[in-house]
Amino acid sequence: MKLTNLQQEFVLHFGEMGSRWGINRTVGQIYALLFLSSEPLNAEQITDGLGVSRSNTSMGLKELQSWNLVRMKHFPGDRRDYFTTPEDLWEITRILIAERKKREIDPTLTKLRELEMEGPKGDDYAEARIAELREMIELMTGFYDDMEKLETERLVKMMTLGSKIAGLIDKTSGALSLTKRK
Amino acid sequence: MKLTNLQQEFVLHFGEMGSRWGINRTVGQIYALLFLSSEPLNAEQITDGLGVSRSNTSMGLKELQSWNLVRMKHFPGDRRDYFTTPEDLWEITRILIAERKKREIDPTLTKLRELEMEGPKGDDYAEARIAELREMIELMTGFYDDMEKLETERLVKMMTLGSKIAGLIDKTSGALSLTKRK
DNA sequence: CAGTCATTTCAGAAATTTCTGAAATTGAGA
DNA sequence: TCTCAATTTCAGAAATTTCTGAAATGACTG
Repeated sequence: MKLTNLQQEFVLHFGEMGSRWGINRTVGQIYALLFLSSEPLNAEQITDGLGVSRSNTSMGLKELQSWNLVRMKHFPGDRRDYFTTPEDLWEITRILIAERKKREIDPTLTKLRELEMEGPKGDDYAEARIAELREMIELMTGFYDDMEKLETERLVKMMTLGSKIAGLIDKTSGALSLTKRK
Repeated sequence: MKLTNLQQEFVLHFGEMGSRWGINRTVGQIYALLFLSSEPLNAEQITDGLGVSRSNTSMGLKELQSWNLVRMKHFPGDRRDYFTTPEDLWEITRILIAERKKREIDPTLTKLRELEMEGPKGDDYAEARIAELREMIELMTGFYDDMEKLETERLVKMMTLGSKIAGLIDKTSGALSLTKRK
């Protein structure tokens, strides 16, 4: 599998960005390659397309599967596993956000609740700050859960509206208690 | 500086989460400690609160400053630097999102535009996928830019409305072209 | 079952990141 | 200018993560 120039550059970029995105170089590269391939690829093709070891490819694919970011396919008369990324970019985005939330936010939310459950310990400032942080995370993840439920079409419309939404919001009456606290 | 039990647990959690958040343990711990402290702390206090080396604290603070996540303060007659996190959680959140966007998204957007500038190379599928990805990122960052401009009060109101926004959106007429493509 | 192909596992090698202690730098006050 | 406290820098040590090659596992086929 000789990569085109375009593929090559894209793949290398994703490899470099990997560390900032919390994945390793190989995982980033595998994902990039699959993303640009119209046909599903097997581990062999990925391995020599990227020039990494077969075992590294195997581990990378396993990681991508744990992120739900690739789909496995099979062809009749061929017992190798083939992989693709979902066709729909919105689906990919939803998965990415959901998985990052699960790994980066949920454990902390759980921890904050635990700390609060242990009850007041006399450190008023810290306790207040923790409660405040938990509330903020709950507000944001609650909003995310709501957006998650919207069909893509409405989501796109909302994003396109952008700041015009501010006007719509003002026309609605509702509690604003979260901003003001004594 | 002996940490309270609550501080200790919170600090250790942020240290552990650090790697998932793209920062190292010490940076996570320093931030956590400052977040829970009502008073600004100097490097000395942080160092012995966390039990790390003085130089590690120095590098951690430098990193937090590069993220704009801490403020430096001074007291009359004391030439040591004191640090705090911004009081307002919304401000912290805005900074965090802005910085992550800058590090994790902007470089890729730039790269995608570069690849497109180089013009068609004959790999139709890859070219289409790259264009699609760029459009998606532009839509989302554009929306983010709009939200960024909203005052906190309106943002909270919007988040509280949540899925009720869907109804408001439907009442607005507007192009929906982005979802359907041939 | 034996043989073959595909994939996974895993111990250790290689690479990278984090952390430390010592030395260098900075800058305020004498 | 000199002194000294505070901070930063940096080379190498320590820890962690990534990657490889070899062996193990699984699973279809004749």
